[in-house]
Amino acid sequence: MTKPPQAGSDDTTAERLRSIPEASVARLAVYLRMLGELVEQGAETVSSDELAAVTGVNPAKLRKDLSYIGSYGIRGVGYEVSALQHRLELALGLNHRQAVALVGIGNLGHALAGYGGFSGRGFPLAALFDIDPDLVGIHINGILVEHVDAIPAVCSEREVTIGMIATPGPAAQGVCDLLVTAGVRCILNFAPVVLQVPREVELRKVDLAVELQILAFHVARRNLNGGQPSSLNGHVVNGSGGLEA
Amino acid sequence: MTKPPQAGSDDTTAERLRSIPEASVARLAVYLRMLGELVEQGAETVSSDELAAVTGVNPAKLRKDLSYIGSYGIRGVGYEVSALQHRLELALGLNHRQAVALVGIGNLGHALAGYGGFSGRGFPLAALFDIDPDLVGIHINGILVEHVDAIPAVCSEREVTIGMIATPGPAAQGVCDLLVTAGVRCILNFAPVVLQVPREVELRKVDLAVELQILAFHVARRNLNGGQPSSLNGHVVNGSGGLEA
DNA sequence: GCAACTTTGTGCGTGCCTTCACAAGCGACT
DNA sequence: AGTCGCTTGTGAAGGCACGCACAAAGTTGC
Repeated sequence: MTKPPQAGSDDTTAERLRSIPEASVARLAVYLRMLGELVEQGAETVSSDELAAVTGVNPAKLRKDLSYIGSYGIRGVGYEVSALQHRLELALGLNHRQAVALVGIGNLGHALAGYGGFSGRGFPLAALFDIDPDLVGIHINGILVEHVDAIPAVCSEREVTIGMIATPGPAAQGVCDLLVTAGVRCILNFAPVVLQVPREVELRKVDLAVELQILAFHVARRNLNGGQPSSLNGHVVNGSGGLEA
Repeated sequence: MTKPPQAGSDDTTAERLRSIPEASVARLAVYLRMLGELVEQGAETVSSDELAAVTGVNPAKLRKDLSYIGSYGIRGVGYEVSALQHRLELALGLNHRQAVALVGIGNLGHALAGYGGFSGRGFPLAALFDIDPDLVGIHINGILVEHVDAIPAVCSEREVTIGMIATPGPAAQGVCDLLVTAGVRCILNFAPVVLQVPREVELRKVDLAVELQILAFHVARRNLNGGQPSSLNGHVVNGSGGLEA
């Protein structure tokens, strides 16, 4: 299977990609980052147990996740770090860069625009937008902030594939519609509203206020238990992927 | 609350809280926010179908979620908005405010510190920390930035219950240990590393780079399908809770 | 070349979450 | 009061994900 007697790696990829569970995709991204660190540390191979330990995942689950992308592990040895890294990048669609547009240069938008990790990970920020005249025209990290009205023209011209919305809630739906009009088919929404999109658009949402409330719930639960860690405390749950400051 | 193990009317809350599925808790927070908007719009009652529509959730799932907190719906009518809102706040532990400490005033940390939605939702920022001498001593949103070394003293003094880590990856574990030492039992981690915590500490992770990679995966999947939305496209997935810019 | 050890890949049981479908309950209207 | 229409709450079924445990496969040592 792994030794390519044929160059069939392509249809294999296509077939498998369809059937990867959503939960596994999220973890694959985490494995990929850890592999990057392992490469820097000069590791050549890594076992599922080792990689599972540093990513905080069950080893069997990790192996199953990797099996979805047709993994290239060597029994008795482990995985070749750089090969696995390359394989993961391919599976996650990082082989060709995705241009990203960010709308809403407020508090959070500014932080996102200044975040260096995007372009470093294959997601170059191709455009920034805001509606505030004081912001339009300035540069952040060398990128010009343009007016929201320019979204359709600019996005289709620069072949933006991913849009991030960091506007206040009320403005989000309008911005979303503009992005969809511009041909953007994947949107990451930080505004605290539920957006309506056509079926062909993929939408993900990140809501920090909700994240805090989930934590607050656990504080409350713990207090009800009398502060005593009952059998099931100490959970570690991850919502999604990391951002460096 | 040092309730006896069996305290008649109150044990309903305590018993049910324990058994709420994690997935439901996340949605309860979303319902709560939408209820807030409905209150502003002057709505007095809302049906499960209506609330499900605006939150993008299956109506039956919504009703089951509400049933976990012992809901007070009226058959044939719906839910009384303000009563349900109050009930949700109680269930999510928002009846008494949780002091929050934020460590790492970089790009993202600055955005988080400037976000007004936290204190407005029962999570006042009680302390800011950084290790950079240029940042220590300044004020953000009227809150003093203190040195990381002061974490144990300040956090226990101000009864911080929730910690947010927005430092660069390498610094996160050290900061995390300090927070735990200070008695913080709930931590929201934005740094792209897997933190180790004692069992009694609740840890959640938000990783924006992973979020983007999940979107990129779907772009890749779509391209493999020839750009044609196969039967299962158009997913709407939410990672977690929103943040206004 | 053989045996012992290591690690992958996966079949399978278990439990959680989602969704359907319907009975029970409540209000409105006559 | 009785009936009709609407909405909640939940039993049950299906699907998904997790994790154990083991066979297959490769490596190391003799």
